[in-house]
Amino acid sequence: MMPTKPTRETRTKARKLSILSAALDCFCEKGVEATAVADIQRRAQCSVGSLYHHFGSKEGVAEELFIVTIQKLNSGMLRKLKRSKHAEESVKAVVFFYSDWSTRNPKLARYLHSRDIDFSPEAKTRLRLLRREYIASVFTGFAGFVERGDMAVLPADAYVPLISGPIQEYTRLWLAGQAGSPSQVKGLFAEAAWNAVKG
Amino acid sequence: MMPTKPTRETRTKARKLSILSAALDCFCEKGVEATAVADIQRRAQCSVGSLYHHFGSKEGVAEELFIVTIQKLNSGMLRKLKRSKHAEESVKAVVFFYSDWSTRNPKLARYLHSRDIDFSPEAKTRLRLLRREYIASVFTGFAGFVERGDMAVLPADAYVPLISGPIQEYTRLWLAGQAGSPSQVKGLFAEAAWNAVKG
Amino acid sequence: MMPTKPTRETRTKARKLSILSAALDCFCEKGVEATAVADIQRRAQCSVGSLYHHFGSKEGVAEELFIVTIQKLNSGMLRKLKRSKHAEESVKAVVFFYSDWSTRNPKLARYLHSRDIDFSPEAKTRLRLLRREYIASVFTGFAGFVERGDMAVLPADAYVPLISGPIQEYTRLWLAGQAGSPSQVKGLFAEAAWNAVKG
Amino acid sequence: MMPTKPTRETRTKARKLSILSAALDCFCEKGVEATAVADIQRRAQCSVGSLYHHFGSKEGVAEELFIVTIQKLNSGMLRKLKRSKHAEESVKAVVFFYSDWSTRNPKLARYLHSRDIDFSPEAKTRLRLLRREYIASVFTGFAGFVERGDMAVLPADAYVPLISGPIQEYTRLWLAGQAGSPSQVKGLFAEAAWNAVKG
DNA sequence: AATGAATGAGCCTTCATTCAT
DNA sequence: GATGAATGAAGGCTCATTCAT
Repeated sequence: MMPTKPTRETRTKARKLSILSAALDCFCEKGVEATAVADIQRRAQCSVGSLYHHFGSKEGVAEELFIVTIQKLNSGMLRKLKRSKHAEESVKAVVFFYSDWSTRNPKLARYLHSRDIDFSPEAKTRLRLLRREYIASVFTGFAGFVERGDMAVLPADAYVPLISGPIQEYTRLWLAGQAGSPSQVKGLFAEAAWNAVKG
Repeated sequence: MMPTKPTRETRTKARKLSILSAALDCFCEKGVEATAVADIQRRAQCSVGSLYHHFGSKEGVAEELFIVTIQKLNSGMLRKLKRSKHAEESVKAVVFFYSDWSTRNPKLARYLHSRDIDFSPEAKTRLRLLRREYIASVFTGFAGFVERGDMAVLPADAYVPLISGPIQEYTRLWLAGQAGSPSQVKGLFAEAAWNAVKG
Repeated sequence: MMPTKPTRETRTKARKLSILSAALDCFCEKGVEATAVADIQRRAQCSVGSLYHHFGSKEGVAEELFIVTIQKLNSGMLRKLKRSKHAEESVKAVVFFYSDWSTRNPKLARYLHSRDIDFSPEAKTRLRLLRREYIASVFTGFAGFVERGDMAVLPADAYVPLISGPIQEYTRLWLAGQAGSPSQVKGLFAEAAWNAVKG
Repeated sequence: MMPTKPTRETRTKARKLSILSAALDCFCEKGVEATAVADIQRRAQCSVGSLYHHFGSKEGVAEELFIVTIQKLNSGMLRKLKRSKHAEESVKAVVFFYSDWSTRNPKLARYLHSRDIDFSPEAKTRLRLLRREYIASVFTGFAGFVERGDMAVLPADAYVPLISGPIQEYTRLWLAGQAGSPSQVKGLFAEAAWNAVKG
């Protein structure tokens, strides 16, 4: 294949991506609130106007970045779960995948742990939908395990904290420099997760 | 006892408390970063100057509030642990106390979950000390259990996430309006915590 | 006549008219200064580039709209005056026509009352010329009346305010929603105008 | 009287007045919309913060200036009307006072003729109230004249345009440099006003 | 003729903090 | 101890206009 002149659409896409990437760096370094539009813009080597043309506002950038990231994490998780046949395999897969994805994408992981993003109502709705879809997809599989007695019958809201809570909390400590790599405890934590929800 | 004229010291104390209380409300409603000094000051019905006279800065207010709160939570937890004789009782007490304290003090719980406070180096040191003292106090007891074989030998960093991770994550969801009261699952989560670390 | 494919010229004309119409709506709703090019462009369903291709600038749109409107108002007024034989008939015709035109074209009337258009030197010259031509045309007729003693001898600048002042002021109030329709008082005001300048 | 040290209140008042005065100059020179906060602030030799401390926003300055000015104009007019005994004297007093006030305060007059101020709902309400009070006060006197048959019975909305319309329109032309001083025609216009509304 | 991405000067406003009274 | 006027750096955002496609 010979290199072809990029189309306008391609360039536009690239520009948006470069802004998102610059924003991620800034957000990780100083936090979303503390990041100025000028910081992102300088890093992405684009003009303020360009940033506003594509994202409408600073929060617009933060929101798109968040949503795109969540989508990637979720779809990766679901792909992995689809390949898991049994309850134990599935539950442990959640812990393993979360640990692996976080260590492979530390910046994105850090960003997902942010608590200071002021999402617009639209973004909130969007996120709630994504979460709902995701939970539904996961539970489709788990429901079968529960019925068959492979997993315990628990309040619906309890599964996620029981399975993911420890590894998430540990990851948070790791990102804050207060604990070792999640990969060192993922086996242990996967075992604990399975013990917490098995039938 | 007849009502006596409040001393100057008493009035000063009351004023400080009213500022801390106003600050807590603001921080919960809009976040620490997004809260302006003027917001607190208006709510506490005091002047800007008065606020600065007592706390030195906005972060000063946030820090004192955080530290006082952590101290209350920790000392309550330690009091409870002191009354627990066995490993299982102790581990479960952690989960129970965290759940109970959070449901009794939702605003303070929400504040402790904030991730956007820009602590001064002094405050950071202060907090690190508090945390160290607290961990030390807790581990003093746990170390005995581990030695006796009542609790498993695990990486030091793993105990807290395994024991508190699920209930913390669940509390976070509850504070965000996305799950029922922690009191409904605390028994279940205490059991899981014990399973995760028992010998 | 069967519908024919519109010529390029026709399409261009239509596009320009649709932009002018969209601009008029915007200017009336938010004022000229407060209207952004993007507002007009969105309303006219054309691209920014297209707007600039046809009008050169935002002020270009405002100016063309203003000039076209003034021309229509003036030529209508002159047509009516040409049909008036006597002084009284003429003076009253001014009041009647202004009232009728304004009630028939409220948006255009409102636009002519704007005071915040930053005309280019060229446009100013253009407008001064138009006004001069118009005044000259009107005065050609009035001068005869004055000479014959049908109208009073007054400072040149006094005629227009005396004749049109009240109906203009009333129209302004009506456009601001603070008075009834001009048609209800035009007879009265025409009479007053005539009394103010008759010989 | 010996010069005393100005109180804080006095200084605050003076600062507010100096800002209003600077704003008036700017608004007259470039229009309200085109005036930047920095323009006012530089001219008043105060900081941005100070301006916002006292007026809340740029529109806040424009509104207070407008309201204060209207109040002065109205109260002056009412004082003058109170001293007029007869209908003719009163009607002519309106024209004379408007002409005199405008020539004595050309900047304020120009400002009142602005059409591009974006008043807040509160300011609009305030202005409507002022206008209502003023109209009521004026009409209290006029109603007696109408009853006695000294003035004609006309639609309520018609009196002001008939009496003030010409002198206002003329003043506008004068302020725009397109006519001589109002004082040259005020006698003539007062006469016309009286003819337009006399019994 | 049409499109819309890109530009960057400039605007309004916020806010933590100081300090004279 | 209390008050609130004053400060000015910094931030988010708008917008007219250009130009390559």
